[in-house]
Amino acid sequence: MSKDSIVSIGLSAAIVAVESEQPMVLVVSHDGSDDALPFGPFDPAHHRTLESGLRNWVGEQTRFDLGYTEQLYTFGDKGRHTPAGGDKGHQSSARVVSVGYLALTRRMKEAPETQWRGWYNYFPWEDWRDSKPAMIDSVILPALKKFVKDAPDAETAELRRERVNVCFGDGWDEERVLERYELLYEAGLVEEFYRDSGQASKGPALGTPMLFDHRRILATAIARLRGKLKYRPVVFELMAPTFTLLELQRAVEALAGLRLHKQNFRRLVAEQGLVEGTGKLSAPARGRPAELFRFRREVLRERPAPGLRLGGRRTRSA
Amino acid sequence: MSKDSIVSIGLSAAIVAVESEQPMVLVVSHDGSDDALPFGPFDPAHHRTLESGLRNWVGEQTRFDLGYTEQLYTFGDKGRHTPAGGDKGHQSSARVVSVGYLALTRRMKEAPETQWRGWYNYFPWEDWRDSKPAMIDSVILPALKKFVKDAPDAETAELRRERVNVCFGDGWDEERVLERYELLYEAGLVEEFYRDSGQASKGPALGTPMLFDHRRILATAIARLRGKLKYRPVVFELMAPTFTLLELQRAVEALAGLRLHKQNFRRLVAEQGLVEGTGKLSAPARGRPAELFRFRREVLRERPAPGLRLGGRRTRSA
DNA sequence: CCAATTAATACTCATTTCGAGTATATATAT
DNA sequence: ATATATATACTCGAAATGAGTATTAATTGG
Repeated sequence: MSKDSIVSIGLSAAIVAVESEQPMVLVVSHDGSDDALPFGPFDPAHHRTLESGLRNWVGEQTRFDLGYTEQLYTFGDKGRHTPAGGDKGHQSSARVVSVGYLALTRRMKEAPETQWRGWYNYFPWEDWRDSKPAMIDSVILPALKKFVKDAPDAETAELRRERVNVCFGDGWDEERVLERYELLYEAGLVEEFYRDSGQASKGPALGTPMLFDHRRILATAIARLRGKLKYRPVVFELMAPTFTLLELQRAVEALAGLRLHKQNFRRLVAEQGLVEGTGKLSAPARGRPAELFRFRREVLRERPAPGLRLGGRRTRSA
Repeated sequence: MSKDSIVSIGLSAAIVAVESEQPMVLVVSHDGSDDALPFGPFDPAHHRTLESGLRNWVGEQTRFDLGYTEQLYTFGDKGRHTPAGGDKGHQSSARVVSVGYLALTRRMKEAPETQWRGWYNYFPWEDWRDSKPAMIDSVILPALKKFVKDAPDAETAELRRERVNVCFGDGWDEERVLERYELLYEAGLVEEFYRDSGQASKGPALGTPMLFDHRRILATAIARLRGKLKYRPVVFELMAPTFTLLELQRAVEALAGLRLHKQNFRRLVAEQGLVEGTGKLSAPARGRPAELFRFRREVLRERPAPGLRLGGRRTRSA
């Protein structure tokens, strides 16, 4: 019963912040290799929990102290962590199981070797704030149509058709980030697919690729965050201590990749009692200054599920 | 950078079925030891993904083929898998990280050494179908009040007070199963707390204990399933191919631990197009036979988030 | 002081969804 | 027929949603 299975555990973190209306993620990028999420091994001898291990080496490596963190998913796929091409820095014999985390912060300091990049660099099809990204109709859907057609049998074709419809059909569900990425991966529309399978790349490679399965972990992080937004006041982890309501709205929009209806957004925030005014005003370059608000921590006790159920998607810009 | 961290991965599965209005979970119980979820090691040499490893040995051990499965969480806490008392069957040197899964099935066959038990045996405070469980007012709340009072400092006390309120205060949120279990654990109201910390048990030990951290995994499973119910048609994984609408309602009620309003439940099911009638009728012992329905798989394509957002909690029984 | 700029508010309004209820009709076993 | 169950029909008010239109307010730059 206890045939022992030795693997090593890797911890990866999608550390997220929002700056000037862009959701940013902290990546490690040395020399010419792909961007990576900060990652490192879990050392069971020194840490009582996975999360404390994470906090510890993230602190060391990126000089960050994480605020809110959340475990995302544990990936153990052979071939997606250790690509066919061979890897450096890991024993090729030991299998790596990677546990992904989401962390939110408002600190933007950069450590050596790391930099902040907008997450839509990796997922350009996920930003619908200005309009539906043109690449969906011009590139993605035609390629996916071909993917459906190339299915080995009718049953697979039907399955693929459904997935294409759910992921990119009408009725955009901003939470299905991972499903969409996985579909694009399987359809050979992202570079990682060719890298992992050792095939020659053909056709368009969408978005900026990442090391190992890090883009998948980031997709999981975005999906989780977009979902959580609606029933937990997590945005505030990303805001300065005080902020204007419009800044708050812009942050939510940035994360969700959608435009919201201003009046309704405020009605919601007000009704939920998520914020309280500080009599102070913002100091804009031009125009009327807005009042500065702060997060009301008390709501956590008062309401069962305080969040910003978005929904009010506007067709045109704000 | 690659100081190697050797651990072994354990896979545990909460395999759930519903039988005669009780949610059941498959447990392994030999001799006098605590009930355990089926669990086993992940063998990286033989399996490409964690999930295929899980399906494989669950198949071997329990002769079950899992249908729907979902990863829950990865626990790596020292001390909660390998209790102070020492354990058998695992090298005490290797740290075990356990990945929990939820699996749904309608098959009720039992393999040797395993048996189906109602999950409310482990969480008696979670079943509100008949009425608010008396133990909450008579045992839990008084004990938690003491837990708040015994806090080392005022700040901790305030934190605890909030948690007690969120978990057991008015406004029952059926999804907070894990939060409640963790609170009871920390407050020393479940046996596992004493076992893990090596202290002498004192006070009431609520519910049936389980091996290792299996009750925590089961709590996670219940929470996840209760949540998922609302936006994905997962109940049908637990139903026979055909069923009456009342049977469906009873299954949802069993899982959610709540009573629902019959007319509204039907309105919902009908509106969502989740089921379709087969002209056939059920054969009850007495009384009017009900029509048999089947799940309309097509909704998965049609609607973005088909589920049974419950809510219609009735105060008294059906 | 005036125009331009930007934000904040005030209200409206129709549509859905929710939660809870009352009242009936229907099928079967005995 | 009666008891036992189930299935439907409707109603009704309260709340939440989604999308507007129209006004008001505070600054900066002339």
